[in-house]
Amino acid sequence: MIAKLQIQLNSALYLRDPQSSDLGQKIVQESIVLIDKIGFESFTFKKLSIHIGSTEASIYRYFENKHRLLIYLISWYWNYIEYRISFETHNISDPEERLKIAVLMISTKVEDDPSFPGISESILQQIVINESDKTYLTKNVDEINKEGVFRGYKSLCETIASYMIEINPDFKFPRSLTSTSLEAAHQQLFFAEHLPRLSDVKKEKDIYEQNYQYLLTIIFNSLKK
Amino acid sequence: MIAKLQIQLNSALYLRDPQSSDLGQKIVQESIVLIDKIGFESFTFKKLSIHIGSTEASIYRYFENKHRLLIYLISWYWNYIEYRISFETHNISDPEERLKIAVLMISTKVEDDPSFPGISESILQQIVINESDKTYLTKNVDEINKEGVFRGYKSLCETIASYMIEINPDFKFPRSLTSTSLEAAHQQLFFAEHLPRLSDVKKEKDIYEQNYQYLLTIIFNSLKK
DNA sequence: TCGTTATGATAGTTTTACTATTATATTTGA
DNA sequence: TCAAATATAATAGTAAAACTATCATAACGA
Repeated sequence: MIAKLQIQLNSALYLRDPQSSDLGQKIVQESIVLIDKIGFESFTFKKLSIHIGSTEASIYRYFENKHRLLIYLISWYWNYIEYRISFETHNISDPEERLKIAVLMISTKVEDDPSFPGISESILQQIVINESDKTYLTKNVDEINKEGVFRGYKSLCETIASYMIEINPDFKFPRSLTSTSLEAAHQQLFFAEHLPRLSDVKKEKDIYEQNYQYLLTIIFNSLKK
Repeated sequence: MIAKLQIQLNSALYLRDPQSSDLGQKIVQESIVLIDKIGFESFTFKKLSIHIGSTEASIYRYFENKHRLLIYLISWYWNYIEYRISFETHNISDPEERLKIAVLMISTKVEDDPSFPGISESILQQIVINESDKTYLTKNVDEINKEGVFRGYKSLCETIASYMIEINPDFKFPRSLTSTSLEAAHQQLFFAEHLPRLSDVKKEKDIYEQNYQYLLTIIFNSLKK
């Protein structure tokens, strides 16, 4: 039997918990599909409401605005990735091994996970690639940061950085290298697809394997004593 | 006497060349100020037209929309940085030295340059930090890329990657490491300011020097044979 | 000076990003 | 089981954003 799990998110992310009702779950599920399809800029609550057969006003009862919904989705994703890393690194004592697993989790393809029915992790990964930076690249970043909406991302960063510190306690930039790696992981996939001259990850071969090897290279070389 | 220079940009970036008229120059100069002040999302041609005492319709004669104007500004910046790198590395034969200079140019504070009057390079750097990713993180990236609007960024990437190849011809990821470094250079400054737990660059000390040291560390360690 | 071109003034359209109100359906708990 | 609370749907409305169109006038160049 597959365990029924739930990713618990900061309540500042929503007005009404979307996991608590049918409509809420539908909003989350279908917003993933629609944002991936038309892009975040063209995405509106009006379009989503038509898509799910509801109304704009109903969606506004769950999320303050579409930016908050995006933060919710991205936050869900990073929480999910952290859960997977903690699961896969369980009982592994060697920090290098743990770091390799984490790098694998952040750089390669994410498949839909039956433990979380309704939410498509694979489409969510595409949204992270294309839209995640828009969560924090906004004028009111300090204001919303105070509400704790970026806790998931920070926590993941902290976890991976802690492996680096275990490997080399003298390394001066564990958090920076982690955030750079997290960002590079989706950036390189984006560049490989759309701006290939900015990357050595080539579309012809297995882009995820190349992405993984690239990140391993820069991370483990940087950590060498 | 200070030379009068001009950054020549791809004509796909504008409808009418803003460098060719007073109004055009005003649009560019003041859009830098206004975008920095209120952020790209809140920035509109209406607001800019009031700010410069002109009309919305007049601005639309220079730029198709505000996204194109942003690409124009960011493009101008990268062309400027590449010009500076080529200037500063002139006559330096050691590729490691050249790479260090390039890293310095992309990671530290940019000061206003009297060779380009009217344009504030220092404010432009802030816009690059806060808004530059929005130039390509858009659904129509492939379409606009075909018009060559990202040529400046690609060219800079190519230049820096070529130094890496000179230093270590066996290194597998020179373009990826360059684009990662270019992105990290402004990302770390953003994180230091707004999301400090994602970075080891600390606001108390000289953030630009720390940023420079961080990039030197990951780049030169990655390039070691 | 005549014709071209740039700018300004004004008006109008569609869409977005909301807010408000009322009606109806559903749930819950006394 | 029935009343009360709550959720959702239906509808309407507003201000601003993102344009497009037209016409008058100013400036400029040959």
